[in-house]
Amino acid sequence: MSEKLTIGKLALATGTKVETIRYYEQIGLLPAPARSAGNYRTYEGEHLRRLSFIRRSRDLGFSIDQVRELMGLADRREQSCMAVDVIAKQHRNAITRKIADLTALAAELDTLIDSCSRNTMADCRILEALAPGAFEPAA
Amino acid sequence: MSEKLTIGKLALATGTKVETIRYYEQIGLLPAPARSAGNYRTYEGEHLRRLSFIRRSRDLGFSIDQVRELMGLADRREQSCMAVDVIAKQHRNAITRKIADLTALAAELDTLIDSCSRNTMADCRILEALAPGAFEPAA
DNA sequence: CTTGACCCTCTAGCGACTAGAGGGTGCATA
DNA sequence: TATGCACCCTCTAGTCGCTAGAGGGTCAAG
Repeated sequence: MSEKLTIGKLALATGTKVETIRYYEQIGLLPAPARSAGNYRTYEGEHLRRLSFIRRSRDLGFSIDQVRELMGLADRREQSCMAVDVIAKQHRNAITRKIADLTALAAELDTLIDSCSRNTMADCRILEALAPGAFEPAA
Repeated sequence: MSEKLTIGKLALATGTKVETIRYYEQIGLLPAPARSAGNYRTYEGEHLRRLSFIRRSRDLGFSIDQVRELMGLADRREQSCMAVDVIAKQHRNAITRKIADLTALAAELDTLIDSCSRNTMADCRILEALAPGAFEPAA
């Protein structure tokens, strides 16, 4: 088992960019690791586990603040995980809303696009639809 | 017909914030209007039309750059509006992709949430699922 | 003449990175 | 041993589309 990792190895192992790892350290999401003689960051297995958790949570769309909360909760081993459930459900609801918004948008755009007769700008239905009250060109 | 508008009136008429209008001017999206004796911006009907166009496009999710392109195209009255169609369809496709991504995400989250037995953190399925390889707490 | 709503410019902040300048380190190879 | 190259370091600024605030000036009503 390789326990010590450079930032590049950690990046490779977790599919994160080096700059992003440094950024997570800067905002206090990932604890600062020990440094080598040449001032290189030296990561341990624990960092790998934490960063993997962060990556997976971010991939699932949780915000940085939510990830922070989730990690804080995870460290309280004996407490109820209801709070975790709450965060996950809030996030799920936010996504449901976003899908609804985008679906409505898509429908509006479809109406717009269907109306295009592919003639000149002057009688373009798309541009007309975008102008709520007869758009006049400059000059 | 009221032809002259202060920035506040224009904001009210278009449902845009005053700061946003100034921002649009700054980035060259909305042309800078004439100034009054007291250095107030003085908008005309043309500004109202352009800003309405911008608002509507933005509400439909077009990026600032896309709006810029659309407005540029709209001013070429005699040319084909095929280019407009292309932009609209690109945008429509981007939204389709976003909806697909979010739907996949929602499904993953649902699996996660269903697995929660609402016990302690130590055996929380959500946290387990987030840790791709047994998450160990700090300390 | 004062109050208060409006307007002005300029700057910094949001979230979550990303990119670049300008340098130092570490290791393999000629 | 020199050199080349990949990797690492810090610091700063940029991305997108606004939003918010400081610190002022203008204008119309009472």
